Amino acid sequence: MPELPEVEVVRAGLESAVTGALITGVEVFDERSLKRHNPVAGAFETLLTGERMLGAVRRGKFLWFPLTSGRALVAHLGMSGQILLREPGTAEDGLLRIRLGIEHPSLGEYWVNFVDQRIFGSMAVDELLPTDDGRAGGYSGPGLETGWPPTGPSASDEGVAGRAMTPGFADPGDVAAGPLAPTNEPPSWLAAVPGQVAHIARDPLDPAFADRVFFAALKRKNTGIKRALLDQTLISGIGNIYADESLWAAKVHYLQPTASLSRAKARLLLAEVRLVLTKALAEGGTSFSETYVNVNGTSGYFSHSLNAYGQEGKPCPRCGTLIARESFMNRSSHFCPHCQKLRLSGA
DNA sequence: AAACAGCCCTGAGTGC
DNA sequence: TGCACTCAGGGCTGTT
Repeated sequence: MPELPEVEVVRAGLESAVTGALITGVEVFDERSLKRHNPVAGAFETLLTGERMLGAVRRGKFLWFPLTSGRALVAHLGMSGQILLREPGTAEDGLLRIRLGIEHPSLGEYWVNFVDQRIFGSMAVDELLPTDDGRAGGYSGPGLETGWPPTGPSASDEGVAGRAMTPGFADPGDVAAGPLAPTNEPPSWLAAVPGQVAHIARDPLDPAFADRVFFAALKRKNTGIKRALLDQTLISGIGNIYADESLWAAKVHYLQPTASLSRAKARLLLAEVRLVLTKALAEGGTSFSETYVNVNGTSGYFSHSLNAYGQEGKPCPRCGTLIARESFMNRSSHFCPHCQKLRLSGA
């Protein structure tokens, strides 16, 4: 299923094509894909048609596309969602739930197809609310956030005019007059987040992620560490796969009580989370082309080098002990019984 | 208040 | 061959 790295691949693949693009038509083929859309403010189709998209933003596994209206098109891929950029007229299979017709000033007309087999994903139009800390609501591309990626160069002094451009695409600031006109001020939608995403914590690759707040939450909580890693209100972007991989890397048992983790162990775990996500991001980042986004979470993550997830019965790459699998939270936990021992007195 | 079980959803895979 | 069953799990809702 798409977790942070896979969703970021989708975001990056869509960024250039949707930024500055006009939404010319909306077709909803399955109303169940609108389960997170509140119709009180207006119908999904009405709130989108005629709007221009100003960027592509991601926090954790949530995506959104700020609109000229001050609202945003919000997308969550759930288990099986895909957002595909297609030439108009392209045949899609029966799993197509929503289609947007868009017109980009320099790239021309496209279809944005929301395909979702299990309908755990959704699209919605939602209000954009200012962030509590005044910082960017999520990641929206190089140059629009300080210190992203964490090891990369800072572009904060260059402002929006100095943002890096994706090769092959025009500067969106040139094609969309008004809101995207070159300026030294960040766009108004930058320090904002959709209402339905506001309760989601920042992800660990977000430079505004507060390590100390996360560690404090671990000390305060009365639960297991994997449950905490999957709790999107504590830390976002982590799903079952990368939770198992991070815990394996940090040699922590998935049921280890969060409060029992030493600060050093918690720091190590968070570092491993970032490493696992960054590695996966680097691998997934090459799987899309400039004009054609074809994201397949399943084939994507299976190509990653997994040490624990899905490795039941195979030898642990570190010690050779056979990887175990246990049922947990309606899903599976994969771990090395030797490397990841449950420690009831300190960790 | 916090923790957690249950629910949604469907194609692929398995066993009989 | 066909049918019933199991599995995959993110995020929301309801219960304790």
